[in-house]
Amino acid sequence: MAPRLVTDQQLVERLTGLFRQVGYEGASLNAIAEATGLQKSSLYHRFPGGKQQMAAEASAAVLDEFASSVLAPAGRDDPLHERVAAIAANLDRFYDGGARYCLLDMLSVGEPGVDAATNLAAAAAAWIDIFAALARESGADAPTALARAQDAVAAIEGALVVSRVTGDRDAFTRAVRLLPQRLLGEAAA
Amino acid sequence: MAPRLVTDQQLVERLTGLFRQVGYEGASLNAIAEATGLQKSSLYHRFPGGKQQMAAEASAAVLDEFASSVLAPAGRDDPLHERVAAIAANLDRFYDGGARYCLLDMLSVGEPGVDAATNLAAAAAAWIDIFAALARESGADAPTALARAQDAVAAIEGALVVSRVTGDRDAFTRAVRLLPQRLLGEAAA
DNA sequence: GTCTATACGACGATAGAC
DNA sequence: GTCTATCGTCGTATAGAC
Repeated sequence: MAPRLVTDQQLVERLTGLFRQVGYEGASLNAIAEATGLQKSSLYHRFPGGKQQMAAEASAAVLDEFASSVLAPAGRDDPLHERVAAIAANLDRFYDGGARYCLLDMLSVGEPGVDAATNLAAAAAAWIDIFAALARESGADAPTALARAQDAVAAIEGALVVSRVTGDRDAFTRAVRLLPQRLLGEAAA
Repeated sequence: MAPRLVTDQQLVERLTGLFRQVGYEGASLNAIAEATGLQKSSLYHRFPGGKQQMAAEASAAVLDEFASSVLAPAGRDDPLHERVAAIAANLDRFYDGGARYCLLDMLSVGEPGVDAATNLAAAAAAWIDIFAALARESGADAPTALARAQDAVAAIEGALVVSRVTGDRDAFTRAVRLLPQRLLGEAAA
């Protein structure tokens, strides 16, 4: 076997970057080949399932990366408000202050296949679950915590849409800044 | 000239419906022909600018329809809280309880052309402006009103994304219900 | 104004050499 | 494992008859 010119990790990273920018249908195989540095046939060797498998693995990788590089502080030993503040800072970095789009949104239009759709739904559910657990720690009951978590995620996602359409990133910056009180209630103000 | 089989209004309505469902790239000309009841070449007779013109006119029409069928109560003589409640009810109907997607989101991925992008940006700005005016009526100063308006729009848009990805429409229902206090502050609770 | 028929490029995907 | 070359299909867009 010839050596791999691009590692699996690099490959999936570049895929997620492209899908996030232009969505599923916007990422043609020619564009994917250029972004990854591999020819189309090499891509089919690495992903026999074709473009849908690429989307599925990209979405799975983002699920992992989001959990480890954004949500990880949720499980630490620090005080509650510090953990939420750390997550807010991570969100700002992950979405580059609102300049980057969210794969949940970009990859859920078109026909990315059931595997990718399942991964996206799982990623959203995991995100909401972790937020809900934080809300419960602040004293909220289960239904209230779930509602706060969904609303907090929606505030981020909606701010990204508004930023994309209007070009004004203030909404995103504010969404990140308001995360603590959205999640923990007035106690965090 | 032969009689028009489909009026301009019907044509644009069917276009907006399709674009909202499947986005710009997902709406192939074959799909558009089927949705509108016209053949592809007839569509090019009505829209010489091709698919991008279809997207531009569809976005312009939605801007109008949204203003007249959702935001119209903002300018009425009723008490502030009644107008906001009417808008909330209109939003729930316009988005069919979260089952319909938003053209701002669906049409802003892909290459719909500058005209459509301009219309979408204008629609978002108009929506935010009207919300901001309502917030000011409640006593908020200008920057606070703008922030509340952006956040309220983002809450709706984000809830629609969350609903689309997870299949759970509770987030949207709550976003509509919470609109008054998001816009008017605690006074509306 | 609408239609059938078609041009032509880009698409996702595959074959086979190295 | 990666490459060049190619397949068949579908994409947007046009031509020309009625």
